[in-house]
Amino acid sequence: MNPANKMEQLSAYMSGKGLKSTSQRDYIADTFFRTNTHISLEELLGKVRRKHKGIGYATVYRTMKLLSESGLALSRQFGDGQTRYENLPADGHHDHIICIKCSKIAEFHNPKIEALQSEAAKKLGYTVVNHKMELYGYCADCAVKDREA
Amino acid sequence: MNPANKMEQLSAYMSGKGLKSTSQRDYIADTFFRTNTHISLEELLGKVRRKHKGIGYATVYRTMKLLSESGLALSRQFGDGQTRYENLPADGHHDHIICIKCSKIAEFHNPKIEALQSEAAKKLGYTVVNHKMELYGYCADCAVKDREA
DNA sequence: ATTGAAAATGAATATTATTATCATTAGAGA
DNA sequence: TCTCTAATGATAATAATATTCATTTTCAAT
Ligand SMILES: [Mn+2]
Ligand SMILES: [Mn+2]
Ligand SMILES: [Zn+2]
Ligand SMILES: [Zn+2]
Repeated sequence: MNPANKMEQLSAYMSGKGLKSTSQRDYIADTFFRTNTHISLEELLGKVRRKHKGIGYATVYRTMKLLSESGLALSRQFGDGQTRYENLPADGHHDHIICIKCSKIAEFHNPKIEALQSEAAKKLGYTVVNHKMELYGYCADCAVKDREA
Repeated sequence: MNPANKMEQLSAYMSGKGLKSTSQRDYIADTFFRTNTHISLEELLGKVRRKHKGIGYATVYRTMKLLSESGLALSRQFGDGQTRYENLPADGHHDHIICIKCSKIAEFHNPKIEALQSEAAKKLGYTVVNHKMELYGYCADCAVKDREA
């Protein structure tokens, strides 16, 4: 789904809720839809202010919360104390592996793991609705540097 | 390992670092060692103040940080904004499944999943050092209530 | 095009968990 | 017992996020 489609989706979601479209909201959403990183609120605010310097902190917070609720953005917590957002992946959900030295993030998806998760949950009487799985370790670059040091 | 053993371990760790034993610290640690839940700082402070009402917030924070560093406590973040601590499980590490209705927590360990995690990471050039895996869903009780409603 | 109710904005303030500061107290080796 | 150093607890500081509120903007109805 391209940014324009997403703007339409958002528009539909908003009119369904009686929300109004504004230039700030549109610009923040569009800017976000064009990112392909795990962006923090602060980074997004910076990006957005390059063009619209009047935009406030609160509006970025509010807009990303809205995108999150509407299912057009995913919020992620990687343990550095800041919430990050990413666009919905085209190929379904994925999990993350994060380098504990340089913070580089790689993504993966493993249906076998998820089947085993459901199975483990079932044994305990639970039904899984969603999950959070993050691996922490060294990326290839940082592992090399470690060996050299 | 029982509470008394843990107190010894802690004592050893502290003397190794030139730290002093105090009645507050000892009581907080001992109280924690006797819990078998995922306890928040606030809950622990409450417990501890039942006997020693003078104990300050900061001392509980500092003590739990110390236990965490010494490897005698595990800190957990389950997404409710509060850090929780649990005792080291006797049978190695485990992951969690949390009911999104009543917050009940179950624990599980699945070596097969962890092997697959390492494998997935390896494909991306990463080496896994640790991981965080939480499943969210409905416990048996809450699933039943849902069906009845 | 005008109007008016409802929603959005941005600045400022509040909240919440956690950490740091600092004057005072207490532990423990000499 | 002295004395040095760490620990304590009250309080203030931080940092991310949420809320408040006066003002502005949107948009459906006129
Ligand atoms: Mn991602
Ligand atoms: Mn546990
Ligand atoms: Zn790296
Ligand atoms: Zn439940």
